[in-house]
Amino acid sequence: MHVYIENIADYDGKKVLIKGWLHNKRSSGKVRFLLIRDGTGIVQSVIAKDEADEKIFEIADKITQESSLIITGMVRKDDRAPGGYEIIADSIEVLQMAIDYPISPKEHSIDYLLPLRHLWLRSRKQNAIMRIRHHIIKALRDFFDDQGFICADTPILTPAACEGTTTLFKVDYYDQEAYLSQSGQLYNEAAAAALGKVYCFGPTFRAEKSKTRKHLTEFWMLEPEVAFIELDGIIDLAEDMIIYMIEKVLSKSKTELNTLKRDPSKLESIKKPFPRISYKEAVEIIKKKEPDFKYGDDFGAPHEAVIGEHFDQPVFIHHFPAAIKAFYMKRDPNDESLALGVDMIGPEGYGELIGGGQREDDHDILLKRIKEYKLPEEAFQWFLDLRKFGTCPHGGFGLGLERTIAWICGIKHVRETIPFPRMLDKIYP
RNA sequence: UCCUCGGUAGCUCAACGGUAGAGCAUCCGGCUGUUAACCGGAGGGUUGCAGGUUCAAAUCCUGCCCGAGGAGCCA
Repeated sequence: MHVYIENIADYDGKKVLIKGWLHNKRSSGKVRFLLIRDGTGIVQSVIAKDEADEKIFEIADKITQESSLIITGMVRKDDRAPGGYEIIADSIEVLQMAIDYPISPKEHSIDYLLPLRHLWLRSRKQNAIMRIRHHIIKALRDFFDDQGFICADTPILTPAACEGTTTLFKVDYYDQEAYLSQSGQLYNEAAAAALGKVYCFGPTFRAEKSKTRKHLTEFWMLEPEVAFIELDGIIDLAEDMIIYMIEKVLSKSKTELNTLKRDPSKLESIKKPFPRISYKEAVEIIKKKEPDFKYGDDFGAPHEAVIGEHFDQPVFIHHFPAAIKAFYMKRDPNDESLALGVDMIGPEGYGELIGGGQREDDHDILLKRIKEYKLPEEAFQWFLDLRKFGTCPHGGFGLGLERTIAWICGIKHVRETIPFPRMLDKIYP
């Protein structure tokens, strides 16, 4: 009976069939230990010369790392086995013998591993990260679905810049210029006015010349958008979402966090309510460590780190100077120079994980902003329509998936949080 | 685009002006409970590229190429 390794404990004393690959091999005299992985886990198989068929012992002796195989045998509980269970093999079929697998069970440089990403994914650590990625995605979707949000995905091919500021990837759309989406937000606003509460969750593209551990040129963003909501409600939503997601990861991914040597107490200590400070308060905290920082400057990575360390919790920063925020942000009715935007800075130096806020809902003011920011008015006609036909206070945010995964997993670089990272000048494999 | 660091065996690194070395991987041999197993042996090199200094360059100098980390921008 074909059994997945993650369920092996249910078959103690029974005969099973495992399909997988050879992860590693050890031997001692007349005993061979095969470590077999099938994607769900790793189990040790034991072949002793006296007990096993001569042919099987020969195969166990010759089989190489990452060869594909089918093995049958009795499951036995044994404390000496990694994972607590092992298989006494009585047959081994090698589907294909792998020759010179390039990733040995030793340390390798990132230089070497990145071009081998298609094979690197097989490693224990990468496997754990991908499993956690899956559970994070599922938790985020469940959170919104359970509250009646509708997933209304937005286009990836778009006619113009959403924000007009960041660099876009240009593509040839028949004979027109088109761009890969850098945010679904504008379309989300239309969808929210149709469906009330929506989100989109898909890849997004930024052709920035960014070369840091926090940047990918193709990354996944979850963007909820809600009609009839104001800034405080948006922050509440983001806060509840993060708490829900962390609880799910802690309950579903203990093994994987352990594989990654991620201390779960770092996540268990994340508790509601997260600090909520204004940009002005944030500036005062930053100035204590970086006296050169001036009110009106946008935060750089070191400034985000100062805020993150100061609180040791995710922090919401709101009421930014409007000058450093996007054209569609609603201004504070009490102070025209401030925008009702909010960013969430992650702890442990993971930087900005969430950016969002309340949108401008007045037609004439939005039109004025489009002109001020020198954006092509025609392209935004449909966006202005949303303010002409039943406008309402609304808003939402975008969550950077890979940065969130990096934080949860406690790994430094976002390139390991997506199966096939796309980075500056890097598009292979 | 800028700043910093790096490029030596298949991989990870050492040698820092005087015969280019180790661990792992591979191959051969040994060991009946291994835990990145261990022990013995073997093969494996245009020291990123091009110039220069020197009796002698992996090592010093110049230029170039490639990579990593960071900055700006952002999620």
